[in-house]
Amino acid sequence: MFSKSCEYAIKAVIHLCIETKDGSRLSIAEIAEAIDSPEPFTAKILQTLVRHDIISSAKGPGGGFYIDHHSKPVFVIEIIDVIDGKHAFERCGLGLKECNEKRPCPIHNEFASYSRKLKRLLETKTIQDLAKGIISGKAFLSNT
Amino acid sequence: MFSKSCEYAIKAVIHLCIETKDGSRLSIAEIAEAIDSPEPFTAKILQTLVRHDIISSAKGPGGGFYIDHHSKPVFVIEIIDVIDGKHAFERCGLGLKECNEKRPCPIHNEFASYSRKLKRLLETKTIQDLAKGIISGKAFLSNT
DNA sequence: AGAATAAAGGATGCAATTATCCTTTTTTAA
DNA sequence: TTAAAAAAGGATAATTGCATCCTTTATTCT
Ligand code: FES
Ligand code: FES
Repeated sequence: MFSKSCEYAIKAVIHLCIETKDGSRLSIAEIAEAIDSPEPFTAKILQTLVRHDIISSAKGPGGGFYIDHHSKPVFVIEIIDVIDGKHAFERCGLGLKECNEKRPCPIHNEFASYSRKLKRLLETKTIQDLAKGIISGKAFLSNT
Repeated sequence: MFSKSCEYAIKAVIHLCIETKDGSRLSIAEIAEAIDSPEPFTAKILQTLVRHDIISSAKGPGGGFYIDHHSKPVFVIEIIDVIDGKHAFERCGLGLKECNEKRPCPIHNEFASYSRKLKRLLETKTIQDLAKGIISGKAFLSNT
């Protein structure tokens, strides 16, 4: 469904959303630990998210990553767009070069209906929404 | 969503279903051409499908691949199980080691509901159903 | 029987994704 | 003003999925 990078990205932003509400910062190591991801690889992904203004970072002692809670909420789709690229949802389920109504594959109708709904969901859900599940103890970012 | 192998497999079986209704056979080259896939790679996939009795093959002159139209219809999920493995639908959307209700990720509920529906669809749709779309000219197996 | 045809199978190559390493830059604090 | 902390960035490595090649085996036809 999503690339590994994208999975880590979503989890990282959820974690940051929860842990940096108070203005504190988290290091790469702390984030990687929490979301059970390889540290240097996670670093790359965080860099990308910073470059696209989805999260913020500060260098030096006491620095780290955080999300600015005065700015507007982050829609899950924004992260997907940045990491996996827009068009992630416009691909044919059977791998035709392009998915379109004019020349669709045999599963296009059913398939496109599902992926449209899923996309709609990710366009309306925010990271802040997902964070609630973690805070309430009903959802988790790792399982071992 | 599916692996490339699986996409080729589904398209190949649909094509065979249509073109070998009359008892004729198709060579690897003919199939690869029709579904726009790399020939040797397609050969491997077809071999796997034969080993799992989803399609049949005959060696030697006049030989090739075909599907036996006296046997029962092929559900799309059967191909997915054989190529991508069962459990293809049991993976966590955010990459947790396992997707379960006890310790779900934050998107589990919405996500699992969609993938359950999609799985249900693929469990009930047959290749023969999908072939109808091609025969009626409403759907296609390649687009260039 | 021999030649040609076509799939089966094993070994290998290639490329993208995933992951790691190392150096540089920025910032803080002693 | 030096040392330490921490992210940024560039280069490199490992893994996996995708793809190809080549030899073998089975079948058909002459
Ligand atoms: S053409 Fe295949 S999903 Fe749209
Ligand atoms: S735990 Fe993530 S989808 Fe079920």
